[in-house]
Amino acid sequence: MSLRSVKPVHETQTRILDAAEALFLLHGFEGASMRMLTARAGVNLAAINYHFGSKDALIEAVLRRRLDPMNTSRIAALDRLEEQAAGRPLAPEAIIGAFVGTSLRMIEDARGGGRNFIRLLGRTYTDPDKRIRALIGQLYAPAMERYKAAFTRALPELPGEELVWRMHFMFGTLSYTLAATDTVQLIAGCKPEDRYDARLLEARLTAFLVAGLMAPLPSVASVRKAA
Amino acid sequence: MSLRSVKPVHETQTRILDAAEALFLLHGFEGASMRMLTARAGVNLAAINYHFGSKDALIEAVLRRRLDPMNTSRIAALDRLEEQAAGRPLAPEAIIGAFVGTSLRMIEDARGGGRNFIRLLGRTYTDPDKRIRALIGQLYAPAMERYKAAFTRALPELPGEELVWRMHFMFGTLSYTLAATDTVQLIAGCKPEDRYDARLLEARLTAFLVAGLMAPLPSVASVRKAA
DNA sequence: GTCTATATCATGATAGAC
DNA sequence: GTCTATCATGATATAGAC
Repeated sequence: MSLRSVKPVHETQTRILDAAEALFLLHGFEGASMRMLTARAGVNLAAINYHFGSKDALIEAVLRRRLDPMNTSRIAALDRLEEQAAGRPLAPEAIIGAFVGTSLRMIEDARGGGRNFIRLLGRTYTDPDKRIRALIGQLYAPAMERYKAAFTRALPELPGEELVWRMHFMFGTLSYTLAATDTVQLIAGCKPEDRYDARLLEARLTAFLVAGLMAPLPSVASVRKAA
Repeated sequence: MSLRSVKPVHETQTRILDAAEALFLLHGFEGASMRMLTARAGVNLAAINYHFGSKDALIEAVLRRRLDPMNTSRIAALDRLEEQAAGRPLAPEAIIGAFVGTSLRMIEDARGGGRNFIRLLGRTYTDPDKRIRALIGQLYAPAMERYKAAFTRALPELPGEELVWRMHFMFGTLSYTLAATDTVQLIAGCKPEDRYDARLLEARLTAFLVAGLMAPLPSVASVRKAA
């Protein structure tokens, strides 16, 4: 029995997924080559095609590995809140907290690669490739519907169209923040030890998002007349 | 005299820049090859190296062509506001409007390629490549300093650290919104003719951002104690 | 399941004719 | 300023030994 056989059955897949997560972020899906990925994973060049079938299938596997559990956990967080509320509508900040908290708990996990994935995800949301967009839309649809319904119950006076836009803005703020938080010079002034303190970031982000969600309605009517 | 000589002197450069703007968005800086770019521009493969020196230099030229005038115009908008105010601090919504308006005027310009560029820019902000980050930071620094100073005067009671984070959030909301607005399924429900109505989007976005900027302070102290 | 070797084609860059 | 031809390298994918 060789030493090799002691490894977990799917260690090669895991090593490839971890390497892909890091390198897709650094170079993009097209820019990261299979040679880069397999070299970083310490596996043979042929291993990607053997285990995943193609580079495209690997991209999908990278996204699904963490997105499926993340969205499941986001929905579960909402389920728990609604159970506690026993029929009453939830507070908007509680809904936002359930969504944001799931993401922020991942970005603290640098060793497990969670931070890499969250940053990769922030870039993937704005990827113009049709296949990527279709996949992301499909993976997010159930969670988005659940959150939209919760917001609608929490803020019945907010017009549906406006809610959809504000969810879009909130989603954007979150994903940009997570994708850019250590790449942008703007926040270079903040204390380095605070930069990955998810608790602190969560408090700041939630305050910002709650205020944006509950902002006074823009005077759309006057804008329409002027146009 | 050939028909060719009637063309503007630098039409080849312009054709390459336009093609690059579109294809860098679709495939990323690494994913778009020089063969793709020159084929789309209808010029020879060697033209990129002749006119720009290298692919990297082309990337920089694509970003500078529109970013330099955009930031100049953002600073000019702030100058005009401060001149009108004659020494009094500006209203936060006026400052936000000056910044956001410049971007939104570009996204209506589909024919001139402005929309492509704005979407490319949204993706570039989160690019992890060090050279790209350094370039973006350098191109934005003057405008950012001016806007930070204006916000500081408008909101003297907001702690500086909090302001920096909120500027980061606002910048993220704007760039994600502009990058993703026609790629994301979330807003598929809105009226198609409204989707690129910059006036309507500006009203919605400004309402969201102003509320976020002026949100009540998060209770950072209690968070710190708990951590 | 992992490896080497290879097939086929694309990549960025350049030299030199026109 | 534009072209063709070419270089060395790297790309995805696969066939077949172990």
